[in-house]
Amino acid sequence: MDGTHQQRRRGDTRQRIQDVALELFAEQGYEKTSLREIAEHLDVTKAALYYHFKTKEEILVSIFEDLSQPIEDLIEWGGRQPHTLATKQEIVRRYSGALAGAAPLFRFMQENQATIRELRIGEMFKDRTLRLRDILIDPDAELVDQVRCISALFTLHAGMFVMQDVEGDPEAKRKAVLEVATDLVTQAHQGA
Amino acid sequence: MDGTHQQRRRGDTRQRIQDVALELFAEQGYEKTSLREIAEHLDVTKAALYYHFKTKEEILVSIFEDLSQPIEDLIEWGGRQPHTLATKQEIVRRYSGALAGAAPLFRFMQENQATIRELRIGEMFKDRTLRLRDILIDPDAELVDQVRCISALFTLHAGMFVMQDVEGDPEAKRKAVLEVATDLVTQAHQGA
Amino acid sequence: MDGTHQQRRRGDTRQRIQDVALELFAEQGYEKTSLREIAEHLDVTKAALYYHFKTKEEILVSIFEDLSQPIEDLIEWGGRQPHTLATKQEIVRRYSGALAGAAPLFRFMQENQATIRELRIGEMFKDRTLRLRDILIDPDAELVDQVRCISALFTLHAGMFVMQDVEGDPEAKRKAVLEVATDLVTQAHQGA
Amino acid sequence: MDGTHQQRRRGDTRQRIQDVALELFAEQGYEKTSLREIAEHLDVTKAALYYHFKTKEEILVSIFEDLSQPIEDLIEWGGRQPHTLATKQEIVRRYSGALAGAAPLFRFMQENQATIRELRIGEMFKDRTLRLRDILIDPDAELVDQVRCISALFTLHAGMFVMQDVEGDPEAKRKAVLEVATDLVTQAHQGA
DNA sequence: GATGAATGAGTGTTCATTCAT
DNA sequence: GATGAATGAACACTCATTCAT
Repeated sequence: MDGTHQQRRRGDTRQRIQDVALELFAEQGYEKTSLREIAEHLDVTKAALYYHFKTKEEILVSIFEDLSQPIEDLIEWGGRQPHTLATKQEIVRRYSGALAGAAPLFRFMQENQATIRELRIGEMFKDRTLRLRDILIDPDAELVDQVRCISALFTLHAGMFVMQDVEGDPEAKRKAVLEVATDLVTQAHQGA
Repeated sequence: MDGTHQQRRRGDTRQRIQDVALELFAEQGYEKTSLREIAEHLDVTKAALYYHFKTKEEILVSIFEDLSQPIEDLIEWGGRQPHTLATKQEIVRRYSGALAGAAPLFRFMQENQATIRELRIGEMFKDRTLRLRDILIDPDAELVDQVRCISALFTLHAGMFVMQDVEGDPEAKRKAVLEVATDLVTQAHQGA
Repeated sequence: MDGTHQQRRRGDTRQRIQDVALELFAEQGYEKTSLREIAEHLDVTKAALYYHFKTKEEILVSIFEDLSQPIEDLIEWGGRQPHTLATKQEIVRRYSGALAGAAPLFRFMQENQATIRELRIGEMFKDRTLRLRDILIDPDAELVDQVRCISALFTLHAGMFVMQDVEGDPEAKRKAVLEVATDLVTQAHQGA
Repeated sequence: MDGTHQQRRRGDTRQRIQDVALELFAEQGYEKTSLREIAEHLDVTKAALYYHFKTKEEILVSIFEDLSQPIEDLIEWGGRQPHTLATKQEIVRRYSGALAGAAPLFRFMQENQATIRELRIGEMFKDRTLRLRDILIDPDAELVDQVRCISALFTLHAGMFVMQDVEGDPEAKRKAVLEVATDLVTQAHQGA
């Protein structure tokens, strides 16, 4: 007389909203996903969403905050390490894992840059990216080497999504992407 | 009694629409740019836009077609060449130039991927990117080398925009980006 | 371990709702004040309001009933007196005091006439005002004298609020308002 | 084959919106009148309203500006006259006429004070009222006489609406109201 | 070559209210 | 004596698009 669909779901609506929203945001983009659509997928009314979140943007912010915490942690950790090659390689390695762990979010971020720029998470994301860059890049290095680091970052970010239509086992692809990124960072470090 | 601002502009409204639209699309994104806004910037009515273009999407398509013709040409040319390293390097070199020549468009494309995917130019762009990839990538190459080529492409695409907040002369930066991309393609070619 | 803010407040929530509601109604108007706002000011949930009052309107009605009882009493008293000038003057005098004693409520009533007209208290208030008028006005008097009485009433009502941006001691202003109202009623009585 | 309802109405939509809006605003209040309601009365869509006015508030502002121009003119005229009793009496006389000429607007203003205070016309109206007061009131006069002038103003404003449920010919009532207001101003002037 | 006027479908958001707990 | 979760109806407003002139 218990454990029904309805009952089990009580209390987890907030989480379900985030799940569905991220799915739809990643699939269709932020602007093209309406709150009506999210609500319908969850079989609740639009107003229910507003019980759990103050605005549409806040849904996105909450998803971002929840899912990108590991990356925040990683950057903080990286900031406290010496700027050696080994550290940089380790950062890249861990970053690759962190990105894979929140793939839908990062796919969304990459494909909705124009939108995100105007949103609160735009600042947060930009800030994070810059801190990450400052760890990897030596400001006195040659321009080419700076580009190599940026390229490494981009390769990691974009890798997953673009590789989707390349044949092959996902984990193998991730490894390959990681290798290229590591190479780039290593070359950049030695370049100078 | 002629040659005034008004008079000189007669006949070039279509072009002016494209210019303003691209500027706004690149700045704010496609969805967040309304036809009202475009019209106001041009000091004409929304209805005037519809004299020149059938839909909002068509404005974008026309911009894309006009500005990306050099790239279309490049890919066609590349397709007819032997798949040697020299060819690949030349492609990368020319591609870098072509991207720089239509920077606002490509910035727009990169920042509005989610939107573009649903639009006609999504197909066009994807198709082009795949043809370009097929020229650079040897399907029998190791996965890592395939990633290197993709990374080269991405470095070219993203390079310009991300590099904006790195200090240094724009042309120098473009050269650096080109060098990294060329390196990647070269390594990929030799890898096998 | 007792007598804390929390503890002392137990049991007086109903009263606190009325206080906060009146304050907000008077400040922002009835329609622009939402139950969410009232609840937040009290640090309870909206649902709590519904434990104490059946509807938003009932909150207002209860405030009106509680605060305007002295006026109800006055009018009843007035109805039982002979319609002499002395009675009229006494009514005006007492009315002035009664209004001052529930100033926020009457400020609210005056500034939200359109809203109130559709509410239950609209009828109550109108009814009261008419009974009051019938005591002051001789139906056979000249039109001008009737107007004088109505004007006296209005002067009393509006006096307090409009006088706010006139310099001077509040009690002095009330006295002045009362004097003018008394004059008007007196002139009206003698006019015929 | 012309002069139909549809045809004759083309071009006067803006005016019709103002008319219907004022009617509904005066009847039900500003907040309780929705744009849907206004649109339905006119047999157009809500969006059509937005072709003619930028916001709901702007509809109200435009009505206010159009209808209260005579009063603005009157106040300006009054500001240029010497502050004699005769001037004051003339102002009162003209003001009475001006109010009667835009009765629905002023009924609306009086019954929606709380709402108006937050709107742009709140400032405009308050500003006007103060300038009018400054013409009628001698700042060195006794407090009672100042009240008399304010009372005169209020009598004029409120007179019309409250008098609605007094029997008698409207013009006769207006005359009576005017007489009482003039008396008040005259007494105030001689008081000092 | 362009405008004035309008539409239909949609958006995000807010509200008073309900009810099981 | 109060909350957590939700609803249904409404709201002001915006959009791409149309079409007669």
